[in-house]
Amino acid sequence: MPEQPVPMTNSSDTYLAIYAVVGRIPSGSVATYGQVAVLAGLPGRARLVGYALSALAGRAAIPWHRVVNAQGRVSLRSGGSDVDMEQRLRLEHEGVSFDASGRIPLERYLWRP
DNA sequence: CCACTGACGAGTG
DNA sequence: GCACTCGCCAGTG
Repeated sequence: MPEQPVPMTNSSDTYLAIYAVVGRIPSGSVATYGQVAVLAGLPGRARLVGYALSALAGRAAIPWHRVVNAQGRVSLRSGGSDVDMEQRLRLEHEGVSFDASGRIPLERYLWRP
């Protein structure tokens, strides 16, 4: 059957591509927004990755907590949300450690597909 | 249509 | 390491 109903029609193909990449990040590793953008075929659109993840609001079965910024830090959301703390706890629970500056040594934990 | 905002990144000083 | 600028693009009013 050449045609199939698209699940989650409320998301664009761009978002689906981003979610697909994030879903491949293995436990114990992290990826940067820019890296996810490139792997999703959207070089230079790192901002869209963050935008797409914010749309999830941590409700979907996607390891959103494994995505950090290029500095290896957990990006703070607006509104003083406490979700950033949950993200750090989840990562530490997976074996990802932070240094004294609250950063993750990317040379050690960055996902290399 | 325009202005502004937002889980970002790379470059510059 | 820090502050600032520009580029990117979807969503909102």
